[in-house]
Amino acid sequence: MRADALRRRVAIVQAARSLIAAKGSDVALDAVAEAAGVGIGTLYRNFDSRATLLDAVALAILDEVHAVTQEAARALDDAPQDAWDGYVRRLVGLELGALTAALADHAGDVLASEVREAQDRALDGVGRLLAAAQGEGLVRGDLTPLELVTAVGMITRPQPEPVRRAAPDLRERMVSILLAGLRPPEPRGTR
Amino acid sequence: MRADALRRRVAIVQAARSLIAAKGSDVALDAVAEAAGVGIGTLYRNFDSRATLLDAVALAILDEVHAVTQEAARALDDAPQDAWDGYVRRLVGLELGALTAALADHAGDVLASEVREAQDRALDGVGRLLAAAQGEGLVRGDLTPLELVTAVGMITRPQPEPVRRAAPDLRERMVSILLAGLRPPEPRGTR
Amino acid sequence: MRADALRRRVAIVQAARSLIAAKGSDVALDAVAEAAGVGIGTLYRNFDSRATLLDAVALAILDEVHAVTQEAARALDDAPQDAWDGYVRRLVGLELGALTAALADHAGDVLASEVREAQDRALDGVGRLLAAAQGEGLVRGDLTPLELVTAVGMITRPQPEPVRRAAPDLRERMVSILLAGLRPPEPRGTR
Amino acid sequence: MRADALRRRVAIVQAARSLIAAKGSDVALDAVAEAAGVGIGTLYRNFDSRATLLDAVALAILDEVHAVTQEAARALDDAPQDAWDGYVRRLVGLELGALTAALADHAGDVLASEVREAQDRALDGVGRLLAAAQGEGLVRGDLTPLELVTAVGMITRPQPEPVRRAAPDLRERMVSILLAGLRPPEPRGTR
DNA sequence: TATGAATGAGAATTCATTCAT
DNA sequence: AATGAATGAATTCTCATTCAT
Repeated sequence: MRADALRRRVAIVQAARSLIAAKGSDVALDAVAEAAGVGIGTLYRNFDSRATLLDAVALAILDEVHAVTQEAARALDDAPQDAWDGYVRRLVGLELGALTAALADHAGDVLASEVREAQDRALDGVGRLLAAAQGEGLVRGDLTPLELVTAVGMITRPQPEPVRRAAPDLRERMVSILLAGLRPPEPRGTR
Repeated sequence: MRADALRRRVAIVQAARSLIAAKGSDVALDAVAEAAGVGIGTLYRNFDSRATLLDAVALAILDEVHAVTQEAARALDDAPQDAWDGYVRRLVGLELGALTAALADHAGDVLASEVREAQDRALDGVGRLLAAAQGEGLVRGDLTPLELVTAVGMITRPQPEPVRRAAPDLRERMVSILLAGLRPPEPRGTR
Repeated sequence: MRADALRRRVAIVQAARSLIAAKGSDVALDAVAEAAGVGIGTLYRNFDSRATLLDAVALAILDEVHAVTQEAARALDDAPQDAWDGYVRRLVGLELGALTAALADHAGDVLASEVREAQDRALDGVGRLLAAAQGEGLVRGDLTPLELVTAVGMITRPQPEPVRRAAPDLRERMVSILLAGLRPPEPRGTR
Repeated sequence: MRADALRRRVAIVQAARSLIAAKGSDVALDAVAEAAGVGIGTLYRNFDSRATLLDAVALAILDEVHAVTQEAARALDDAPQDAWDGYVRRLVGLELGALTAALADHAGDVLASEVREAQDRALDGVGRLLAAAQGEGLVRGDLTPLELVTAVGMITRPQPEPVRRAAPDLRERMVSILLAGLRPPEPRGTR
């Protein structure tokens, strides 16, 4: 039953995460429970409040950010430019917008220490990767880890239906603009 | 008395707009009414539903986008680069994130025709400006008006408290990244 | 409309008070609203939480305790024994058990200052009356105001159905025992 | 293994009883199970519903009332006044308030016959003791067994925190008032 | 048989919307 | 026409009870 319960717990976090990614953080917990295929009571047994669930979502995303970052660090030596671009695209795939939304919904509350730690860990990792990338001249030197993560978060916030319809490739376009924006500025004089 | 009523109406839209810009689109209408200094009844006399109010917010922003764009079009000849940068910054100042949020909250409903018209008008104007700027080599050639407006909207969505605290200059940094990202790509061969 | 709203507010407190007196403090607020003839929303507009309503109930009872006590103080000179007995009976009629229940449901929370003040005021009044009654030899000298109020509260806590059925005159009997218990002890030697 | 199961069953009833005595009858069964050191499932294996558990609590208390009463009956001859006072104090020690609360929570349901029988048995015993005590002139002649038990129950209902803080010796004071109130009235003429 | 996870009905609370003044 | 009180549906959260292990 332990395995069972864990599976359910994970399902709840996943469901919350995708609903938040799709519609923002004001999802009804009923909807999350249904999407996870569990009763609302089960959701509450695992997370004693909406805030706790949002924390868990944030935590899950931050951990994946950490993992993706570690992996990218290893790949950076071989094909720097590709590794960097791929890294940013992979971050985009993590739906960091859901992270932003989850954190935002806490408002005045203090961040759970577990989340803060995961955040520090993730940002530290990103910082190291960033330093390496900056060393290679792949990324503008003034970019901070928080800025990178936030920027990716911004371009993965959910968009209104009409916008999605009018520009189905919006996300890809934004990634392209972001990647361009992150590149080190051309030395003015060389042209 | 007509002026009075109009003033109130405008106050309501403004209040809604800044609350949405600050906290996202899930503001309570009570709070909007209070911020506007009117009763909730007055709000409802002016806007028969939350959707109508959100439309009005969208409309107001779109009209300002149009105005700012017209103005920028006139300035483009004198000092192209400065005019373009200033234009983007002015768009940022319009809190386009509130527009995104206002539109997003409709979810599924058809856009009011008035809003759609304003949107078309605004995007047309932006398109003309963009064409000119692209002609001058100020902006990457593949950028569409919708993409520009959406990109500005993205970087003006409200950020979680912890992020705001950790990076108070975040918006300015994102503007800088955006401006860099919008520039035409360096011709590969010249290096 | 002010009068209307006040009437409703009072009705809510009264309804809460009698339901609590009859069934204990764990009444559903729905039931209170229905008993008061208002919607649940109206109840919440007047009292922003269950705790606030319970405070209002406590306040109302404490104020009546104060009033009844003042009145009794005036009557004490004429027919001391009757005045005292009548006073205790009138306290019993105030359903002080509802006061106990309302206060108990707050658990760890701090008492609202308004309630504390009303309590102090009431207990001060009771203290003065008590001192006078003790001076007249009507009441045992060691009785404190809080003890009197609590004792009356105890005998007006709701009783289980089977008990009420088996002893319909229970309250009257308890009043009689209480009155006897409050009398000054017989001087041992006189017998 | 039978002993094991019995021990558990008793632990559950005891846990329920002290929680009810301390906080009133609206304890969550989860909390009872935890306090008893068993799982909620075990609680339900032993008692098929909340009502059944409350009945068992009532039963346990009633049996102890019976036992205490039998014992007191034996002691009455030697030192009548002390025996009576001690008896009442021992009843107080049984937390009869928990009995009242347990019975009250049934609201409307028929009393389980086992409980009714225990009640009859207990009240019969109390009645015999009472008759003896009344014969000795220790207790007012009109007191009924149910009244005695209920009166003790009243003074052992849980009190709100603020009251407990303000008067830590409240229970002892109430016992003293009760004992005084139960004494036979002074013959009016002898004074 | 003991355990504790899952369930869902019900209670507390919020908020869009209506309506009396 | 403006106000703000009233309404009740929707949401969050709790807990008695069932069920899989």
